[in-house]
Amino acid sequence: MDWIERFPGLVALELVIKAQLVDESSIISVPKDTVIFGPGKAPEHLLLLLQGSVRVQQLSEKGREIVLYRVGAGESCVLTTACLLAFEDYSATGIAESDVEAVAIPRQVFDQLMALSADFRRFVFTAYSKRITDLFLFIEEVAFQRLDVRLAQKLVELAEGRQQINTTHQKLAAELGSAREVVSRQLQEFQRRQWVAQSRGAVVILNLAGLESLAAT
Amino acid sequence: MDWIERFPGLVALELVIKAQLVDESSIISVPKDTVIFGPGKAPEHLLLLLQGSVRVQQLSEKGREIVLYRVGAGESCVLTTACLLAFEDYSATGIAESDVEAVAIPRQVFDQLMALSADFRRFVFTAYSKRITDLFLFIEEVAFQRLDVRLAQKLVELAEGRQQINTTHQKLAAELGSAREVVSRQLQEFQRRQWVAQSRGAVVILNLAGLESLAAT
DNA sequence: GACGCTCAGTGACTAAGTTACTGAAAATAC
DNA sequence: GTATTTTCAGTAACTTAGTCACTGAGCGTC
Repeated sequence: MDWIERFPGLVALELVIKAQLVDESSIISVPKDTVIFGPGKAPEHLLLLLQGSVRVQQLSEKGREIVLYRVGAGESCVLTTACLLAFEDYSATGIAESDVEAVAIPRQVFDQLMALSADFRRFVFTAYSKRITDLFLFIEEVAFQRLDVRLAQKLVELAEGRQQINTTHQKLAAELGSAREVVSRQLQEFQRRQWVAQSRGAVVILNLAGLESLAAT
Repeated sequence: MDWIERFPGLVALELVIKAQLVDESSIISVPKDTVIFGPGKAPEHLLLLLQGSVRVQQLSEKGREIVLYRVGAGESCVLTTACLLAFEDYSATGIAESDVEAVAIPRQVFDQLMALSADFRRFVFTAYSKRITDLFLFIEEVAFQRLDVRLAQKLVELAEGRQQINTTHQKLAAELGSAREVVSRQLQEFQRRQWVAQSRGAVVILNLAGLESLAAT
């Protein structure tokens, strides 16, 4: 019941609505690497993440990929549900990056709540709003930002304060929508500057400040 | 009253809802080049376009710009309204590309209709859905598609069957999120292949099939 | 230890973006 | 109607990014 408290946008809901939300939703566990939605797999539930994170990525025909955004604990996957119901020809995929726990709200309940509660509508539109403005900023990044800056940002982001990032050059390239060779070259340059050390399947951060100063450019 | 018929997603609405929609909205005219929304200018209405088109673009700090999408007649500007209410720190701008006629639905009425009508909700979410999946595809284009292909596509799109496109290299570059010099070079190559002819402020299409075959790549 | 697979490094090349100009055409000012 | 300013396009040299084709290292497993 108290999971509602983890979503700031939901605490203001009327008690009746909260009760309905809790009664008619279920808590699900999704193992790591599960495809939550993707081409030919429309989600039947709106997910509110309690634990773990979901990576949403776009695949091109030529096999290249780019990570569009992530949904973390305390966030909702609003658009993936409400959104993908209408268009089956989308090509984005949502993958559980870790074991995920989430509240699953059936589409029917979602629709009822949208009808009944102005606060719930606000919650949903706020989530949409945030996602879309984030996509706008992401497009700006992809179109205009230098790759060294973007890679530095991504490393800082993925490190989350830890010292080591367990990932491959290929995966980093997919994060940025770039090519593996390009990431390798950039990492070599970072290594030359003693900002990182490399080993197979891992990047160790030696000088966070250096990366951060480049990332801030 | 009959403007509703121009929006396929709205014709199925119950008569009461249609009546409310028509009664409580107004038809507005917006002159060309008006900024409809932008940083510090949140829209107070949901717009349904009857005539003309709205260009939505993103400006970077360094003054570069990229056209995100367009809203044409028969389409709704759903997200710009519903979306931007929550986040004031967005940087996208919506500009009337021509004189625009539109139905303006006040936010309050929008919210009421969302509460009252399942069909209206479907209409709104379909519009969101389309926009977001389009943004996904756009990101894929920007990240992975070659510039000559994208330019050819854009020329075909902007021509709309006409022979001449009145635009500058600078504006074409902004469409693609590229640089003016790059567009100039590509247009020279197209000119060399006798696909286009150039004059100041205009591109004339000589061989549409040529452009289309490159665009299809 | 041999085999296969994933991951990373390299060089040569092409494509795209940047910088710093030049000159032509159009708009406006006088 | 000429002069000035502004906008638009062309160019060369250079840097950054993406592509192609290959090499070899690390690691699991048979």
